[in-house]
Amino acid sequence: MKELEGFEMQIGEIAKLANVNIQTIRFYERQNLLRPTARKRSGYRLYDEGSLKQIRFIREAQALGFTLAEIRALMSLRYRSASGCESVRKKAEEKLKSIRDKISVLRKMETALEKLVADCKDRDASECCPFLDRLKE
Amino acid sequence: MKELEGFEMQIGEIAKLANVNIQTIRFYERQNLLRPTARKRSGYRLYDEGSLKQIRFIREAQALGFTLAEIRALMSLRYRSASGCESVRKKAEEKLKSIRDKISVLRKMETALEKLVADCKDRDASECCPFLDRLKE
DNA sequence: ATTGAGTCTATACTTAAGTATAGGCTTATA
DNA sequence: TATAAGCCTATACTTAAGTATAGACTCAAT
Repeated sequence: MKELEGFEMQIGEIAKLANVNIQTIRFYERQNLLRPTARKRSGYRLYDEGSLKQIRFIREAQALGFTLAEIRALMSLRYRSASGCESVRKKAEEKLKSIRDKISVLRKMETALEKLVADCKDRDASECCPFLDRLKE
Repeated sequence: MKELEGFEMQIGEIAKLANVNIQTIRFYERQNLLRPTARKRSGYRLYDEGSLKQIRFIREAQALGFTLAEIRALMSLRYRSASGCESVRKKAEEKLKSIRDKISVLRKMETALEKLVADCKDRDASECCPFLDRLKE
């Protein structure tokens, strides 16, 4: 832990590590999703390990269908809000519900695809797979 | 079942049932995601129950972060491909993997949020919740 | 001191996924 | 039969989320 303490990098490096475009990072900043931990006197942005985690979190959440606005809300839960614990908890519970809904839909898809794959394996290359309608029932 | 057999509706009705814009349905058609089951001689599009399921499937998949291109690929798995069972199975297994990945990320988020909510409940409105960093570890 | 890579801001362009509008048929109903 | 509501195509506009470019500053290495 000590070794990472105070570790700083500039935008080009973090962009490479997170595998996103430099412009994207600046874009996230304009969207209030990610602030550099500091700036040099020259104006150069500086980031740390935590920034990297944040970027990765943003990308993963996006891949799960959350919009940047939703992600902003999700991330803001990390901070004790002025309005107190109750409001944070309520928001968290909302998010929890939407996450659980997503999981449940994905599980249905998973089941349907598993069935498809299994059936494909059974009937050795005959008239294969007229379904996947189980996706929505 | 018999009652629904041959049931047809036109674009306005299905749009209402699926709760999407009429334009969106025509857009999906241009994107080869959804063909009307038939057309009247006048050119009016006709849809059935299956179309409705398809639209709902598209919207759910989108909410889970799949692009229309991915959804097109997913849906095409329903049909026996010329290239045979093997290729369908391979594609299905790829999709299965991406679905499982999504589920696993969502589960991490779920756990983190559960912890947040639980902690909020414990410490009765004190200095609440300086984390959720468990989201990415 | 200079030069090249990295960064800055500001602005403009792009792509995916819709959404709206215009001008013209179709169809049920008064 | 006319009139409004629904549909058609084609085209243009919008929004979210980037991505690129221009012109200027910074920094490390020669």
